[in-house]
Amino acid sequence: MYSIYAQIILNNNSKSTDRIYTYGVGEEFIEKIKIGKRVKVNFARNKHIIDGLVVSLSSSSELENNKIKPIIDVIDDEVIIKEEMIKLCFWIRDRYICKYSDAIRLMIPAMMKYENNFIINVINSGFCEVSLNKKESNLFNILKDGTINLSKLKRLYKENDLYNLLTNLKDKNIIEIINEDVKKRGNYVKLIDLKEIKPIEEYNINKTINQIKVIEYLKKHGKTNINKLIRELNVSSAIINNLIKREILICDTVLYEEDEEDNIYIVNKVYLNDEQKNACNKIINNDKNVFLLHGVTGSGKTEVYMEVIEHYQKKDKQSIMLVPEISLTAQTIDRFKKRFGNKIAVFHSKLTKKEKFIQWNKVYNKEVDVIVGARSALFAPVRDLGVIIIDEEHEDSYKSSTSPKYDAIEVGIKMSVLLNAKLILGTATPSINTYNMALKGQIELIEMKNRAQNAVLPHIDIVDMSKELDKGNNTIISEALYESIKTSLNNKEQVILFLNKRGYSGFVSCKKCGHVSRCDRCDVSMTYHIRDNMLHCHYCGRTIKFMNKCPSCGSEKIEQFGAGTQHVEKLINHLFPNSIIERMDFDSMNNVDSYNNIYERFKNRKIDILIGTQMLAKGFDFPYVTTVGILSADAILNLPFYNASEKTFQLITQVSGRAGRGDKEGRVYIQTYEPNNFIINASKNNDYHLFINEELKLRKEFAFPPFINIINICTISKNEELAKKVSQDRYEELKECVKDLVKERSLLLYRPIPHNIYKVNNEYRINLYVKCSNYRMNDLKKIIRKSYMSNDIENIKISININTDTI
DNA sequence: AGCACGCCGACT
DNA sequence: GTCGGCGTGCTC
Repeated sequence: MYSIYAQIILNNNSKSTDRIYTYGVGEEFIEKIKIGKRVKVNFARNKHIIDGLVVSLSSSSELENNKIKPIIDVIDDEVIIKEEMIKLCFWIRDRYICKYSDAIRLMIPAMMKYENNFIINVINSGFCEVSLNKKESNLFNILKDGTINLSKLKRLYKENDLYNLLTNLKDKNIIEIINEDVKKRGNYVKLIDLKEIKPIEEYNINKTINQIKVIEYLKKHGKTNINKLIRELNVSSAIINNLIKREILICDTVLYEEDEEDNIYIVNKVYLNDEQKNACNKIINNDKNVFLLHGVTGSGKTEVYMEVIEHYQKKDKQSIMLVPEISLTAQTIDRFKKRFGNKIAVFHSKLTKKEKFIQWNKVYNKEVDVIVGARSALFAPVRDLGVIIIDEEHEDSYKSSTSPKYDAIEVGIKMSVLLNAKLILGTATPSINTYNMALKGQIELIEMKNRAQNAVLPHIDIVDMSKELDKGNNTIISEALYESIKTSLNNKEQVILFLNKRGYSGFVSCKKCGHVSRCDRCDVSMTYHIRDNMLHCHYCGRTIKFMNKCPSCGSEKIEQFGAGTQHVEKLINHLFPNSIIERMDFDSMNNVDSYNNIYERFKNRKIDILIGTQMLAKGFDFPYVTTVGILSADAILNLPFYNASEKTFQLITQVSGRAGRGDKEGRVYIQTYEPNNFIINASKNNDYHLFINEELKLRKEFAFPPFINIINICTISKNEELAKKVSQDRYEELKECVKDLVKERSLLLYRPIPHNIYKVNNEYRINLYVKCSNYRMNDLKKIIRKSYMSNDIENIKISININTDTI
């Protein structure tokens, strides 16, 4: 019998242990145990020691007492995940059909992984009284060289009885296992200083150039971070270590400190116009928690964000600012630094584990008021949350592509309820989902209709590319666009050309009349498969025979779509040999520096023509851009995804917003084979309401979100036959379980079909789509969890996606 | 990952 | 009636 029981989620990766376990809390831990701390426990009949997270505490348990084991230790001194965030984990598990541990992992930095923090010391290498068996002495031979941490030991000793043996050795008093103070780890930094200051001649060294450099620097600047010293003086750490050894320098290891240059604090407050002021007041004073800030490009949304953040900063609350990964550049961060000084923490995917941990700690210790980052910054350990801002909320990067495949907007909404915080979703082109919530009154709509600096919207032209073909122009640059580029270059102005690289998707279009085959059940374009010479629907699996003639006009000019950026670059080089051309896409952008480099050069007008993908649509605010070309609007429009129209509208609007930001009028050319297409025309006229009404009608008619849920279950394996077998077996099983739901027409189950890109990284992927009414989602989720999430299958990965089809 | 348990077939 | 081989599912 225990007086307190702890409900625990184990930190392992197995589907079969994805449940809540109960452990007894011994008297010695009653003070220390808290919800949201991690504990160390025995598991599987004492075969393993693992850590787990306490998710609730109780004074009784329904389990038989002999089944309940005691916890071994409480790892954390302080709560690391607060109770509301544990509730959020439960919600995430349920909403995205993942494991508890998947959800919890989002909130704990990788650096804090418990096992990394164990260190093992030999305390009695004589062990005269005790005897070791063969395995124990094998392990001891690895350990006897001194201190080692557990993760390193795991690499050296791969047998799975490691935990057993360690426990044995510990019981025999040969080793000790110490848990390093987790929160302090990784936070230490070495400060270097001179032991005594005296003229350079008096130092008893060879006085190499580098040694003198270091000494002179320290004389001038005093105590300096070792990393900074190495960086600024371009010396190796050996030089410094050598000087330490000779007792000329001293080394202090202290808790991490800010570099002083991070402490610049410039108040850069702008006065808000009436529209901006109204938006702020509404957000702060309205009873609702969630707001859609729909403001045209250039309406000054960022100023509104900052004002609201500052309001909560004064109330001693922290705020989270999410931006798309791609715009998380030095420019964005600078803007926030200028307003909030060193009171910001930055999270992005380029940070190392250690750097992430440092940022995590800054938030945890309340050293910062503003957290800026990509979607994962949502899970920063905020103490008292004021507002979450999701900028450019329509961006795909808010939907996670790794499990759990959460949508930062949905999670943000849930957090705003759990933590009673505000959430602002800002964009010029709201996603269908978000706008629909505003229409239904679930979230509050705020509109900003004017550009802050009174700049005019650009002139937009739709260019019919089939007419170009008639004129004998076979290239991807139309005559009109060519002329405009020439004019811009003559006036020493700049040009941006957009190309959707992912247009290489296998849809087939007629170059004469623009006809594209679409699935009449799903209203998405069908993709061509060379294997069977058929057109396939990506959702329902329907196939039709591919004809070499256009079914609409009979022309034989029917072909697969897609031209890469490299191809375009070559063509542009040929057409405008005297201009400076740069390409910016994921191939040429392997790091943040190359992005910043091109950004700077373009800003300083060292580049005339910039060619690239969507990544150019963000944060490129340059007054000298007067020509913008969307080379093939069809490439996005006809992607085989139900949200292709939405993405096209957003892209055209965002891209057009790049032109004419200064006092010069901008010209935008949208090249297409379907000049009468509704979406293209709606975006040309900047008519969001027309577009959304039409799109909502179609979504309803063809049963797509937000009217219905679309669940994608992907079976992945390196073994093709296995992938086929498992996906088919599970499909049959699922079919049996949902037959009642199908009968009552609240569910549609499609057959498993190969993923559009069937083989990636040597893995074969087979998709299964299910459409389900909101009303029956809970039943369906239970069934899916049982079939796909209760046991691991060897060599099979299962990936589940809820309403997150992305382009 | 490994162990208990239970189902079923073979054999005393 | 009993032994054991193998597959399934649980581990607090």
